[in-house]
Amino acid sequence: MEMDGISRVRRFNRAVSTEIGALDSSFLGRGRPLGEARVLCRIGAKGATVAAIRDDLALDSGLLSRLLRSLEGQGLVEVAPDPADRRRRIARATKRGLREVAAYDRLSDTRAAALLERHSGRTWAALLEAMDRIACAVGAERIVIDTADPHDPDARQCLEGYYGDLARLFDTGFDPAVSLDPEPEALRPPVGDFLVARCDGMPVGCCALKGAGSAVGEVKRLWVAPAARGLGLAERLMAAAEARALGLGMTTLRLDTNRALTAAIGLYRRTGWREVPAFNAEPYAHHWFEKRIAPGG
Amino acid sequence: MEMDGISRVRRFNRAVSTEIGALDSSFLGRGRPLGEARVLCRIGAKGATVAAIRDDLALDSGLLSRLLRSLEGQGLVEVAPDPADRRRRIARATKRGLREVAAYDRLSDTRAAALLERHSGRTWAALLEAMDRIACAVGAERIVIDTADPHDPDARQCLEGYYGDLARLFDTGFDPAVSLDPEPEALRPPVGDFLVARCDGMPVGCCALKGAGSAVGEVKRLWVAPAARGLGLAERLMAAAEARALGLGMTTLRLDTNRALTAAIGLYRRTGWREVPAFNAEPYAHHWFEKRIAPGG
DNA sequence: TTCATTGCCTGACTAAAGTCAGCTAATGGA
DNA sequence: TCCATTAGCTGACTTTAGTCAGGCAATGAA
Repeated sequence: MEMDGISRVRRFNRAVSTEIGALDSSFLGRGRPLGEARVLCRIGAKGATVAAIRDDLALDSGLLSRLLRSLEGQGLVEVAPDPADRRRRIARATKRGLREVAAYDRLSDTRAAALLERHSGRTWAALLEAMDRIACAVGAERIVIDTADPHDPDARQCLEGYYGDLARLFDTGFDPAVSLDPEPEALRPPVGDFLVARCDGMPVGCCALKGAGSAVGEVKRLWVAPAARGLGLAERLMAAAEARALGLGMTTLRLDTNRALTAAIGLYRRTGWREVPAFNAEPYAHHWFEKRIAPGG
Repeated sequence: MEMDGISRVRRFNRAVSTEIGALDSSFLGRGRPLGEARVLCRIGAKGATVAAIRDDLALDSGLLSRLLRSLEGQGLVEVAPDPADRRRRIARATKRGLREVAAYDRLSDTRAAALLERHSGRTWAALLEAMDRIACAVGAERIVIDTADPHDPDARQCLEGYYGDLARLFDTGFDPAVSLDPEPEALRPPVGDFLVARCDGMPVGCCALKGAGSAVGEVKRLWVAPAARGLGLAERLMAAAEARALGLGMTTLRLDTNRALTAAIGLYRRTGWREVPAFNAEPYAHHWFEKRIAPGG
């Protein structure tokens, strides 16, 4: 059997649907029908409006209503009108409800751990990487870019990935101590910013904007996680950084880069950046770029 | 959110279950309840005993019975006693049934293609690779090793992977024309054999046994697909090759290998192979090994 | 103030899925 | 030959899921 893309997808489907079924079966096993369990977990600790639950779980209005009544009857959920619009109603888990949600959570964790345990040492990392890649590909349209503090754990995780990549790619290796490392203050509002891209909560890329309170800013630390490459995320991060730079009052952006980062260099050239003479003494840089971003510039 | 293994698995689960749901929804959309469609597809072109269907789909005996009656009523399936044991009954698809199965198949193909289409060029290969890895990890216990002809398409696919790996790994590159390439006849019974490992139908590894009709055989072309590495498949292939060698009347096995293949060399040393002086003039070889396999040897 | 709209609920269904006890026929060993 | 076992079937259920037509109260624009 020659395996083309389609049969490989279908084989994947077949293989995973059993696994997924097992993971989802954590929604059973507490003596509650699937529908109720799903609604309860969707409400979770934060609560949710009835409409939000209906949309997320694709439930009929009447059916959801009944499921909520049943959960109320079990003392797991309380539904109250939204003070902002008293037609709308907000469902919240009670103390007991929260305990149930936590129990479901533990069940899911156990199943996930069991899946991992079946795969000893060596395979783990590769397996998780493959899972990340698929989750990113499937959830590509859900990737969101947000401002974050450069010391935020997600930002740190991205930076670790970034430094790791540089150390691997640069023919000289990479030592952050040797590089021109910007002060964290330069990467925070009001002078600069730090953007993190997340896919379903997992950090998958970053881009820093270094400012000095002037009209010239600098783009630093553009990075995309291996699992999220090929989805056009670098472009999106750069576009977000430019938009943010405008918001911070910058009119010109600069950046420096190493010759090993060919994909990034290609991106810069493609998106309106102009190569310029060195504007700093960054020891790892071989190319310097500039882009005027002010509207009508 | 720091992502540990468990949350990554759960995130993967969440991401894929939607996708899988969409792929599985091909079981709907032909105006037949899910249960019937699943049973019909399980019967497929080959037919199946009632017990096998029951086990595979985890259906209650009574429920399955009713589903079969309904499918019979629609003229899609015929159930007849198994001549070998007339208590047991075998369900087979009728002509119309086969057409229906084919239609479901096309639906699945379409969904799979749609999934791939959403991911343009660059991502495809990486995505499929990730899918293969997960399917292999999940289906590891279903990997089977069979005899195949060295010209069989699956065998060829493995050999392409093998040559590709060698070309990448050897510091000299690799040209099959320069290497001592055994005649296909030497890799076929009654003197030799060619083993292919498959996971749910996908070729994931191979191992050749070159014979000359004497008591000394040679192990060649041990290869495991990247997606199936870390699952202990190389060990299994070597063990299968040894067993097959005994069956072909060999008492001693030899092999040569390149110094770049450190994992393979480690495996040989671990499993009772003894390094010996060069026994051939293979230009790509740096190490030669030998193992006595005759029982009590 | 009127009135269409929105958001959710209830009642009255149907369909699908799942459960369980008891039945019959075939099998194979004592 | 007897009889325990196996394989599957049937009838008589219950539960879960899903649908749809109203209904009522809150809302907000005319």
